[in-house]
Amino acid sequence: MRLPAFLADQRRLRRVLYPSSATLATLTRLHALLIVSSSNHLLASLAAAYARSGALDAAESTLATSPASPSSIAAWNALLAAHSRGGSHSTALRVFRALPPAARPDSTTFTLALSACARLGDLAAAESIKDRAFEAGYSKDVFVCSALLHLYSRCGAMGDAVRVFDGMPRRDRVAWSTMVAGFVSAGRPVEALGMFRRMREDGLEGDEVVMVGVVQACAATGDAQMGASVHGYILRHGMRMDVVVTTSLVDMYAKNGKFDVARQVFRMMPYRNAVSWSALISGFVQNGHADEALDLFRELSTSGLQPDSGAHVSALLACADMGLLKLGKSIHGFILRRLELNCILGTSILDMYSKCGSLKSAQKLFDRVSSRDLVLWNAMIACCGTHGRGHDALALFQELNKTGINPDHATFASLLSALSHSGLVEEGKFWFDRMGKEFGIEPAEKHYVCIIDLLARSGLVEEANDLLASMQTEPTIAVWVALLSGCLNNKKLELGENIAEKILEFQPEDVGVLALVSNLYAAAKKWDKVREARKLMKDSSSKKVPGYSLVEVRGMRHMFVMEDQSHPQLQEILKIVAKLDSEMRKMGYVPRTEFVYHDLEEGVKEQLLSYHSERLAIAFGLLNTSPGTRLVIIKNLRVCGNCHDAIKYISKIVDREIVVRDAKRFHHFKDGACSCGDYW
DNA sequence: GTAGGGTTAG
Repeated sequence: MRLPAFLADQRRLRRVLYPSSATLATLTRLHALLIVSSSNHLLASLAAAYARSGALDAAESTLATSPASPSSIAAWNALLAAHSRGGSHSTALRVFRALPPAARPDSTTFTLALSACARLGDLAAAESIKDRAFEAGYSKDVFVCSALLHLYSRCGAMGDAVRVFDGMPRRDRVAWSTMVAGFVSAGRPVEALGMFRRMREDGLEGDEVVMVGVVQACAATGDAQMGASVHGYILRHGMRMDVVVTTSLVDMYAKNGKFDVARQVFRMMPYRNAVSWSALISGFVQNGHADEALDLFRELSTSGLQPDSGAHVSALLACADMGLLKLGKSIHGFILRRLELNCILGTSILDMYSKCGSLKSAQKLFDRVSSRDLVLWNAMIACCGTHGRGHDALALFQELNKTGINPDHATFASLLSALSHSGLVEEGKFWFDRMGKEFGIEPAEKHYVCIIDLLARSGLVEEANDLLASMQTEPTIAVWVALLSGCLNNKKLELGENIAEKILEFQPEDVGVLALVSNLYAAAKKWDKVREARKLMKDSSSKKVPGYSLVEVRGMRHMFVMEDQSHPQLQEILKIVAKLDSEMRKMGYVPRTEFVYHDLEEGVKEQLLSYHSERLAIAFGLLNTSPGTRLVIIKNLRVCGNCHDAIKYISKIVDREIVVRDAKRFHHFKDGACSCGDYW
């Protein structure tokens, strides 16, 4: 059949098929005519027009039902591009795989397909596409190579990215910026900065996109000065200060602790969105300013902008930090009403419950999330571990293995730490052995710390020592400390003395570490060494972080510092402390004054112990909550052995559950016993 | 017609 006259008029037709002028109805009418006329070339153009106007199914079926023509690959490309614009990367890949053999993919096709793989993080799928692209002669194509760079960067294969990059005959700004961003996300910010330098030596200056990566690199190195000079570079080059560039600057300044500058840049933004707020909020949380972070979060909530998931994550982190269970709960409720519960939010909520001492709520949340990713599993395993549930952690780990998700280094760190806290030696040895052999994860420093701690504490000091000697990398102080405390507990004093020497070579300033060394020398009756260690403790204690305890009462946070006299209820608190003290003594409590590292009279030492911040916080909690209420105390340092004893007695006297989170883990005290079984 | 950018969880 002959084409209708207007269809033969190519100029007119092109106007119709051009995206802005064609309505879907026009395209559909045309479609009918073209089918009858069986003009494959025009059908392809029509399909492209369909794709551009969002009618992707129509585009695909048009292409699939008409024979391939020289122009059909452009139409297929338009369809692929439309899918990736819409974020449907797996559909894009499906379309790519379903290409009819006659439609020969070109540079654009491969670029789009590889880009889809990159977004999906699907290295395996990309590999065969790359082979086909290279066979078709596109191995030096700037676009194909850039897509490959992006792919490898996103999948953490920077070695491959570098190989492709080095093989490129010509590198444009996109290629450089992909490398900069790649090194940043691989956690190699110094190399990212090196890339930027090389780029400039190559004669190219940065644009807005490149600079975002460079600013991120400055944020990651913590080099505030470099960050400021990069900021200057951006201003000097007259770049557009769009919301992304400015947000990255806010983030960089906040991460580097330059809160005033971060605030200033933030306040001067002509337009900010939820991400800009989140950047500032998370900067505060990460630097230990949870209070300010929550203030900002409240300000965001009343600013008219809807806080997004990122802002909620930071707010939850702040709650977790300070043990604000009530606020955390209400944020959880808000998320359920207003946002979709994704894995990141779920993990943040779980972690908040865990850190606020509410193991049950954490478990409940974990059970409610239907599609769990590895991070969520890891968080739950870690939660069991810190709450002293080694067996539960192991059971979860085994359940995880049945899902087909592969555990990673963090999974094993949490698992081994859980097993170590619960003293599960056989299980610990078993899984430490398997992690490399069966799961291909080479044990790192943190894994060694757990397993050596576990072995040494369980009396297998020689075995722990052998394992330490077999380490591929130079052991850090943490490994030695784990071994030393095992030596002390199991009276392996000769070995312990050698290790104590080793530890002193690190010139530790941590009072806990020095106390351990001193106690070991005392056990070995090396009194001059004891004096030496005590002197180091005295010198370093001036630099020591002061210990404090937090307790939440009716949604309000209260902070106690040792010997703090400023609290309005101080007299009542001290009365309770004294009353408990005398009752405890009747039950057999003996203050362990060896935990006071000052030369004082015994009586003074005893009194000092009873004024430890956790004791004050507990007394305050008892004073202001009704019987039966659970008390959750958050301590920034580790609970001392004496307080641990004392709280066991207190939990029996007052018939309350008392939960203490210290710098390492949780202790659930009830009926005169602790969940850690005094094994910590 | 195609490639690169900000916050956030263990």
